[in-house]
Amino acid sequence: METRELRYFVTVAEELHFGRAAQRLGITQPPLSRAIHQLERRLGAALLDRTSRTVTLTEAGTVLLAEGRAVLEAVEAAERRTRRAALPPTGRPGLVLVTKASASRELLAKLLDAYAAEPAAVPIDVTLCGPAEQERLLREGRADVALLHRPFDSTAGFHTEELSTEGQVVVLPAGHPLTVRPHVHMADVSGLPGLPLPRWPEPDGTYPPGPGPQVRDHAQLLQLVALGRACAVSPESCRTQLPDDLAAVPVLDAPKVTTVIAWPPHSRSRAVADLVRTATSLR
Amino acid sequence: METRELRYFVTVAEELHFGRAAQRLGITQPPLSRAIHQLERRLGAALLDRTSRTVTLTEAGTVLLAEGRAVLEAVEAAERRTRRAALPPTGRPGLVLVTKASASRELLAKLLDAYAAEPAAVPIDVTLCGPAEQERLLREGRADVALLHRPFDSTAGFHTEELSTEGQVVVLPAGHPLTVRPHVHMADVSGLPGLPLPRWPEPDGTYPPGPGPQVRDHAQLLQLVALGRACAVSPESCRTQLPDDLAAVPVLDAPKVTTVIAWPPHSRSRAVADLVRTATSLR
DNA sequence: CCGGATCAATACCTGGAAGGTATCGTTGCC
DNA sequence: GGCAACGATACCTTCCAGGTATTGATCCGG
Repeated sequence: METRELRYFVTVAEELHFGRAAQRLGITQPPLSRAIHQLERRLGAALLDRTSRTVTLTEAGTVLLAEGRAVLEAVEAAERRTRRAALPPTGRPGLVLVTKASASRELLAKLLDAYAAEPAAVPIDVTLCGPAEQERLLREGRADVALLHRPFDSTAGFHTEELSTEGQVVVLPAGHPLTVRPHVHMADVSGLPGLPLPRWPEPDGTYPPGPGPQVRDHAQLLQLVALGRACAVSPESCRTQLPDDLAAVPVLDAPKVTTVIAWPPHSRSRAVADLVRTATSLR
Repeated sequence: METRELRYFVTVAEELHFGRAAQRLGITQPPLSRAIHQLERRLGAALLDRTSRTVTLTEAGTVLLAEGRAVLEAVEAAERRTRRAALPPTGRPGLVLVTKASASRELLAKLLDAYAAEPAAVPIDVTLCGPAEQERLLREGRADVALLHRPFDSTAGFHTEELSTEGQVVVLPAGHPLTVRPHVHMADVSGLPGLPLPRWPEPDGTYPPGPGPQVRDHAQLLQLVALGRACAVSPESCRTQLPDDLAAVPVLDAPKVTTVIAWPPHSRSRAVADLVRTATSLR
C-alpha cells in the first residue's frame, strides 16, 4: 500500500463523494475511482459500497479509515522529525518538552537542572500548552517529550515512565467556609452552591454539557475561582503557586494524580533517553 | 513520502550498502541510488554519508530509520486488519484475544463469560503465547486485544485499562524449607542455593547473561521448579494452577502485578469496545 | 412517465517517473 | 600502480498516474 493510495482512500471515505474528494486532492475524479478500485483489488476487500447516487463505507473500509489516518499521521510525524534532526545544530533546540502551565514548577525545575548537569546535555525548549495540545504536538513530531498527568491525559501510544504521584486539593476562594476544614471529600465539593466544577474541552475541542464554566487553561480557572464562580480540584503541587486570595484543602478521596514523562515510541534519541534516565533517577 | 521510498531507505539503512539493499529489494542499484537522492532532496536533509567505499547514517537518517520502520509496520498492520475485517462473517473469529498461558484462568473465564452475555457478543478466539509474542501479534494486527501484566510487559503504544492488581508468590518444590514460612521477602529468594531465578528472553529473542536456566514459557518454568533446578516469582493467581509437587509462599516486597487489557489505538471496533467495557465493569 | 441532473465507471490518450543496462569516477588495497 | 569494489551518472524503455471525453445508472421535478 502506498501512502498516496491511503491519502486517496481516506479522503474519499471522509467525503463519501468521489467528485469532492478528487477536488480536495487536486486531481480529477476518474483516476481517483481507478486508484480506489486498484486498492480494493490488491487488498481483496471491498472498502466502499457505491451506487451511482451514494457512497458508504463497508466494515473493512471503516477499519482502513481509522488505520489509514493513523498511518498518514505517522508518516507526517516521521517527515517532521527527520527534518528537525537535519537542521544545523546551532539554533536548533536539542529537545522540545511540552507540559501544562499548571504542572509542578518544582518538578520541572529539578528535572531541567539535573539534566543540564549531564555531560551530553543539549538545550531544551519548554513549551507550555493545554492538555489536548500536548498530545497532538507529541504525536505530530513537533515535540520530543511531555510531562503528562494521569489519569487526565491519555498516554495511549506513548512510552511513559512514572515520575511522581500526589493527591489532589480543592481550590477555593479564601474565606470560603470549607477552607477551615483540615480535609474534605469529593462529596463535599461536587455540589457546592454557586461554585460548580469547571468543564474542560474534549480532545475534539468541544465542551461536555452541564453546569460550570468552560475553561481552557489553569490561569483561567484560577481567575474564575478567585471571582467566586467556580471551584477546582487540582494536584496538590499547585498550592505553591496559589495567590493569597485562594485557599486549598486536601480532598481525601480524589483520584491520585501521577506525573509521567512521555515520549513517542520508535524515536528514543540519545537526548530523549538521557532526559528520561535523568527524570527517573530523580524519583 | 511514499511507502516505497521508505522501504527503500530502511533497507539501505539496514544494509549500509546500496548493492545488497537493491538485491534484497529485487531491483538494481541505480534506481535505488536515485530514489534515495530524491527522498533526501524532498526532505531537504542528508540521510546517508557516502564515500565510494562506505555508507553511514547521518543523524537525520537514524531518526528516519526508526520512524520509517514504525510506519512500515503500521502499514502492514493496517492491511492485515482491513483484510480480516473483510472476511465473510461466518468462520471469521470476531475477536482474537492473546494472553499468557500463565495468566489467571479465573479472570479470563469471568471475562469471556461476561462478554458472551452481551447482546452484541461475537465469537472470541483465545491465543496463548509468550510475553514477547503478545506484543508483536497485537502490533502486527493479528490480534485485537491482549491481557498483559505490568510491569513485565510493555504497554507502550497501546490503549490499556487496568483490570486487577495482585501480589506475587515464590513457587518452590514442595518440601523446600522456605515453604513452612507464612511469607518471605525478595532477599530470601534471590540467592537460594541451587534454586536460581530463571532468565526470560528479551524482546529481541536473546537472553540476558547470568545464572539461572533460560525459559520461554510458564510450563517450562514449572517443570524446572519441580525438578529442583529453579524457583520462580509469579503472580499469586498462579496458585490455583499449581500441581501437588509445588508450593507457593507470598513474597511481601515483590512488585505488585497489574493485569491490564490492551488494544491497539485507532482500531477500537464495536466488538473491542464492548469487550473492554465488559472487562472494566468486572472490576 | 419522461427528460434533465448528478455521479461513478469506462475508454482512451499522454507525460513522467520507475526501473533496466552500460559506464564513469572515486577510493581502498594488494 | 593497477585492480576491485561501489556509488553516481547517462540514457533508454516501459508502465502507470493523471487528464479529457463519454457512458451508464439513479434520482427527481414536472
